[in-house]
Amino acid sequence: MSRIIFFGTGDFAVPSLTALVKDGRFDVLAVVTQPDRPVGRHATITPPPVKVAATILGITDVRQPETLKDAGFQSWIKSVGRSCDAFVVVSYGKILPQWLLDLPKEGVVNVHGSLLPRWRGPSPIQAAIAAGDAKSGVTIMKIDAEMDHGPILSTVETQIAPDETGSSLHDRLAVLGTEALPKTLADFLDGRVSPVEQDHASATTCKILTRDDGKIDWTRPATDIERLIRAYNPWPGCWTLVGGKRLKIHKASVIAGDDAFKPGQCFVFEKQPAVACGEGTALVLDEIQIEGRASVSGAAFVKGFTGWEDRRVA
RNA sequence: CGCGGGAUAGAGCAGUUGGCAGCUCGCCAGGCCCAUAACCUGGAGGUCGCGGGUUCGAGUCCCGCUCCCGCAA
Repeated sequence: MSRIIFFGTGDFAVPSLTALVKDGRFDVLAVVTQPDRPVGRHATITPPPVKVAATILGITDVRQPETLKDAGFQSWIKSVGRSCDAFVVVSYGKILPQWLLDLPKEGVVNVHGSLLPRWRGPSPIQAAIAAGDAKSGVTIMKIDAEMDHGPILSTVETQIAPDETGSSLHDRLAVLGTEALPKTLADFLDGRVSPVEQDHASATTCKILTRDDGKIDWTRPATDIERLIRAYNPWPGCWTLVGGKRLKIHKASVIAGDDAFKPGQCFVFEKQPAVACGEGTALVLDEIQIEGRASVSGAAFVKGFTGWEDRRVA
């Protein structure tokens, strides 16, 4: 059996870890994941999903170094790492330094949620939907010194559906990675697959997202805004300001607009709230949530929110 | 105990200095129309989140509790 150590933290990594453990060809010696963090409104200390999964899978050696520079962690990984065939990194959340990449015999393998070299960086799934890409997928690659830059071992493609959200694509890609990872890793370690250099000239990158990135610019065309709403659902979410309050927009539909309305102008379309966007387009708000209240349908929102018409959002 | 908003009819909301529980939509019955996600008439539907307290009287004021949510992390 090939000896590996798994580095991972988020939900995206859980199916991959599960697949490797259950495959039978790999001995997952240990799991390295982020420390338990405060989560939610009451800042409850919560273990990362990978730690929970590792426990369920019966992996007893789970390491959660605050920093990879931690002396105890370093001495452990340096002694065990050299006896490993490979490390596998999925949604770990830290950049691995070169000395660590050099430890295992065959290097470090990564699962990335895009068709590299398109969308290098920390938000590839959102980026693909927001850009209106026809397809996305998972790339399994060897990690090198630069971000998502290493040679490719295998790729799995999938079409992006017209109603695809960041959430749905995230979940689908996590499973796609699951199906490809054990075979690709085994083939690589057995020498049946060789890494292929990326086409660096056609690379695109995406950035780390914050809540502010979800603030809607109503001067953009409705098509772009609608994609952004799907891409950023559920994280970081799209929102706007109405009457000084934050209005989250979970789901919207593009309609033909009215040139008489300036971008940001609110109106009612077939009993649903709508907002004028750029280039004479408009957006019907299907599922929205005002600050402090639960999420409701647009039609329901308009019934209780007096004066939606004649307002402007910003 | 990080900051803040909320719980009122099936849905979404309003409710002023405490004084008969309201609005829009939906629902039921009837009417009108070539027609309607249109219009008209009538009707049903609430233990105002839960538990205490103040008061002649509490949706409203005070105390405690439960649940939902925005920000922050």
